[in-house]
Amino acid sequence: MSCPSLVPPGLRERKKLRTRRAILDAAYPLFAEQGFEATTVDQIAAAADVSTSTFFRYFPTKEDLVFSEDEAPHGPSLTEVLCARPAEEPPLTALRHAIRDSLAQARTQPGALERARQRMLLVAEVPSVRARLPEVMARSDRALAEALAERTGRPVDSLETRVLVGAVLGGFREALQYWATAERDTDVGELVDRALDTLTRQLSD
Amino acid sequence: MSCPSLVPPGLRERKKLRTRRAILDAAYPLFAEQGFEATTVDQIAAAADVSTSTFFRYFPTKEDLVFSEDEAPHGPSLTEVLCARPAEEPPLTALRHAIRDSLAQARTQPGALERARQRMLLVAEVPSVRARLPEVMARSDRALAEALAERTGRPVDSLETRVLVGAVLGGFREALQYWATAERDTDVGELVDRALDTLTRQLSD
DNA sequence: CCAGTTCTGGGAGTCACTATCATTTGGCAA
DNA sequence: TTGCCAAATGATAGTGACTCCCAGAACTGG
Repeated sequence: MSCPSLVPPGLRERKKLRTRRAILDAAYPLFAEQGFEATTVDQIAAAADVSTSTFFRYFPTKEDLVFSEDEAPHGPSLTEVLCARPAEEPPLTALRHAIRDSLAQARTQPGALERARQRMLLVAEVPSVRARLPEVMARSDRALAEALAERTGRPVDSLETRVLVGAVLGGFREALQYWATAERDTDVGELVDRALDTLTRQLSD
Repeated sequence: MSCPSLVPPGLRERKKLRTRRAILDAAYPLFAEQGFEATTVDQIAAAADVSTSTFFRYFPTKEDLVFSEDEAPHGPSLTEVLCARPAEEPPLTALRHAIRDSLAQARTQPGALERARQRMLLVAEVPSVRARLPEVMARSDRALAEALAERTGRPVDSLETRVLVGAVLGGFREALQYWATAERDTDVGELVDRALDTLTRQLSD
């Protein structure tokens, strides 16, 4: 493992970042004008002044444009926050606090939430993008599984842990899509709270 | 709405069923030999003695080969069984009994469970098939949402109902994939029971 | 047997994505 | 500065899923 953040980025790295950003900046206006599906990769590449080959070197699929993290990471990831919670805290409570913290962090970055909402809107509306969601979530999947397994004391790949993770992520995904299609000024935090309440209360018969 | 089951099927209908079956029967051996991804639609069509155009008239995507219902439906659908449960029964209990009933029904058809397991194995192993799962589940999604909404007394498209359905289906999906990759003689019924137990107990902090 | 609908095969075309290779460009040391 | 290596780029050709369209064949009801 190298530590890229400690090495001052050379011209090469800066250029790569610029290209990446150019592609993203070229893509979104096109999506807004003609829709995601009607926009071809060739169009995006042309608008970003790169070749089609280069596009695919930066984004493995067209759908991944939607899931690219903003290059300025919003501080610690959700997983890190989750690990930092006290170990005695029951899983869902820990998750609730971790989400609350991450959300507060995200609010400090102007426009970050609105961008996230736009992305979730694409997820909710474009089938091919929605189809890619499971693969993308597979990463946070693993992380969440490990954090939960530690708290419940069960092995990571046990049926129980996997069901738990699947259920939490499934419910969560619905909540986010609900948010994306709701009124513009709907509060995410409140939605997440209601979603977690539903999981804890409604499910226990 | 027409009632196809009451009209005696003409030659045309029978032929369509035969073509559909021919395509499926041609596809699965090829999948077994060379894998799903390495098998092209052209190969399947050729092996089934139909043109490529005809293939796509029967199956909208190659992935849908995996999700085609067996043409002899195993009696009433899960949704119907669920509706038949007493209305006072709490949602997850009703679901548990409904699944138990459907499962017992499926066991009467020899090989049905093993075929289902094979399909879930493809879901678990082939990314493009897994990607199609959300779209396919969207149908049972609606049905489950309505059945649950009725019991909880909440609107079908409320956040709470959607989160509930997302969580149940998410947990369920994990359980099925676990089953597909588990030892061959693992009992599905027991896995489902454990999954439902996990949902009811573990989630309520 | 005869119309009218429905199903089929074939061909042409689009688009996402892959593989390959020659050219260029940044990084670095002599 | 010069020269060399590694990495990034662009162009080209190809594959495979999927769509559109059209002409002909097959089933249907009368």
